[in-house]
Parts: sequence; C-alpha cells; structure tokens
Amino acid sequence: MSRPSLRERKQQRARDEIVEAAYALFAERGYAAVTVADIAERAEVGRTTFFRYFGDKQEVVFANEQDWLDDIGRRHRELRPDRPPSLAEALSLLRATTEAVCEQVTRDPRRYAERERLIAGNPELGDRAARKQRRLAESLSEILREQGASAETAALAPRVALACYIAGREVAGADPAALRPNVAAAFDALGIR
Amino acid sequence: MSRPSLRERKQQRARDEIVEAAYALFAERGYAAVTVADIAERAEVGRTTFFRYFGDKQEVVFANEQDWLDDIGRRHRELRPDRPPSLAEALSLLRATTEAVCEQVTRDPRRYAERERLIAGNPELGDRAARKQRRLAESLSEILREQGASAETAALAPRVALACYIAGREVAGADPAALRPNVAAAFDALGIR
DNA sequence: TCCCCTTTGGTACTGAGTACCATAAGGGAC
DNA sequence: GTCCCTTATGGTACTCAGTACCAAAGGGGA
Repeated sequence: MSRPSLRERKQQRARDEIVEAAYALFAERGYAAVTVADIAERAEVGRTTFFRYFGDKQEVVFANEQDWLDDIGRRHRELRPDRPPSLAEALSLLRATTEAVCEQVTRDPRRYAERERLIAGNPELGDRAARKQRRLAESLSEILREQGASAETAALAPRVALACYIAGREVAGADPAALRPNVAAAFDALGIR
Repeated sequence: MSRPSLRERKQQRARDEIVEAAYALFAERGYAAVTVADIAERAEVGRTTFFRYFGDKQEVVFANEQDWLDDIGRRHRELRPDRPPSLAEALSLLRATTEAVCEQVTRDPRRYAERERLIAGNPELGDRAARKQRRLAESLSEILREQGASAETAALAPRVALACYIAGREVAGADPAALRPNVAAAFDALGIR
C-alpha cells in the first residue's frame, strides 16, 4: 500500500477531528442537544463538510463501524469450509466470527462504553445500531450462500448468531470485558460449540 | 366496555382517515415524496393534528402495531407454565406466540404487502420496523422473567424466536401466506417444537 | 510556475418536528 | 335549551437536519 498523500492525510485528520468534536460535545450536553453546526464549529470545518464525511448526524456515532463490517466479512470468508455447511456447521463458524466481533467492538473500551450510553439514551441511535447489525447479518448470510449453504440455513444462522450477541450484550450491560464471555454462554446454552 | 363517546368516535375516525390518506399517497408517490402536510391536507386535518396522533411520519406506517404488541403480550402471558421455564421450554412457548404473530400481521394481506414494500424501499422504515420487533422481544423477555425464567433464558429465548421470525420472513418474501410456514420451518430447523 | 481538478464552505432552500395560543366544539349541570 | 368547563383543534412561528448549488481555495502533476 502506498503512503497517503497530503490531501488524504488532511482528510483523515478532518474526519478524526469531527468525530472527536462530536463525542466531546455529546458527552457534555447529550446527543439531542448538540447540533451539526455545533460539531462543525468545534471541529473547525464547514457544516457542509460534516455532511460530506458523514451522511447524517447519527453516522458520526458509528464512525468506524463500516471498517469493522468489512474486516469481519473478510475474516469470515477466510473460514472456508471444505463442503457446503449444514445449519449446525454454519452456526459453529458464526460463533467464531461473533466472538471476533466482540473483541473488535471492545478494542477501545472507553469509546465502547460511551457509545453504549448514547445508544441507550436515544432510540434513533438504537435504530441505527440495529441497522448495522442487520447489515452484518445479511453480509454473513451472503457469504454462507457463496459457501453453498441452503437458503434456509443462510437466512437463519446469522440471525441466531445475532440473537446470541444481543442476548450476551444485554446480560453484560455496559461492561466491555463481560461482553465476550456472555455471548459465548449464549452460544453454549443453544448447544453451539 | 362502554360504548365510545361522540368525541372518541370522531377521534378514531380522524385517525383512520389519516392512515388511509397516508397509505394512498405513499402508493401514489412513494414514502419519501410525500410530506406530512400532504397527508394532513388529504385527511382534512391540520398538520399539527397529524403530529398529535402520530409522533412522527414513520409511525403512521405502523399505525396499529401498538395494539398488536399489547395483544401478543396478553396472549403470551396467558400461556402460564406451571414452573419456571427452562430455555427449551421458553422457546416452545415462544414458538406458539411467534406463530400467532404471523397470523396477526398478515390478517390484512393487502396492507401487509404494501407495508413490506414501503419498508423494503426506505431504510428508515426498516429501522422503525426493527425497533418494534425489539420492543416486542423485550416485552416477552420481561414476561419470561415474571414467569421465573433465568436472566439468561429471558434474554436469549425471545431473540432466538425473533431470529426465526425474521429468517422465515426473508425466505417467504412478500407472500403473506408463506410467512407462517417458513417461520415454523425455522423453528423446526433449530429443533424447537 | 501554471493549470486543472478536487475539496471546501458559504448561501439558500425544503421539510420534519416543537412550542404556543386562540378558538371551536363535546359534555355535563341545571 | 343554556351556560360553563374541559379538551381537541389547527394556525403561526420557530429550530434544525439534510440537500442543491456555486464560487473560491489549494493540492498535484506538467
């Protein structure tokens, strides 16, 4: 990979500053009381530029999740089964991937806790978080189909894995360290090893 | 129950007219191209009144789903197990409830198909639909806790049932009649009878 | 150094959602 | 029927998210 140009470095910098400004303001006043104009001002960019980097106000909360999704998809694709996976086999593969997701999202525990706090307090952010999860499930569904799984297995397995993730997340509460063990326990309870 | 007063009848009528106007306009122009002012005008009410009946533009698409949620919750509460349910037992109870949900939402097949069409074309409506599903899962989770289920079971079982519902819905596509059988097949595949 | 092309940010607009208020219209007491 | 009280209504005016458009600034390559 080539080193980023000056242009690209400035863009990355602006992007990061917008995210930092947004999280700082959200922490101070709460999500609803912060306007996009406020964020842009503190980040020292124009309001228009904010919308060029982030499609809407909600997106800035999930700033780098698109990278995660790509990463997770790539990782899962590398778990190549040697034959079309049955439902049980697909669920086993997905357990590994789901636990990797847990590691990924809690890599920055401080930011994780803050994001959970924001989501808990703003239904619209909960909606957006759920959309991200759905997208991931759909992406994994497609990969399963590529690997030869039946339509039923491809539709069901990622949803069940997501159920385990959400249930584990709920039991874990806001504690980043508790996420993965609780998700693992949910898979165990369903007999998925 | 006492018969509704004139006031209540007019309100119900206004509510119904708003929903009818909204669905008619959405069918004509699509969700995004219809403004709340348009809906209010066709329903012959003030714009303010629209927001008094429906918190936001999205809500009108899911007009009577709150009633469904209450109904489903009540129905599930009536399935009283004689002892605290294990995970497997909770899943069995939830299978019955989930199949009842299938019947409920497809009771008006025309409206069901139209709603699915709108949701498929507008991500924000998908978000809202998912929020409703989450709410239902949380409500069922609470009922399970009341019935003595463990925190883990209460968190996991409704999410798994929801996974079966969504997977079945995906396989069924827009065909109302195919919903319940496909959801049932998903439960079968997981060994939940 | 010069030119091109992308990014930037400013202006102006639409439409969702909210606050407030004057008015109309049930519903009950008599 | 009449009067009064309470509640629903809808109009006005506002904030803010999100979009379209455009002129200017500043990399990047020649």
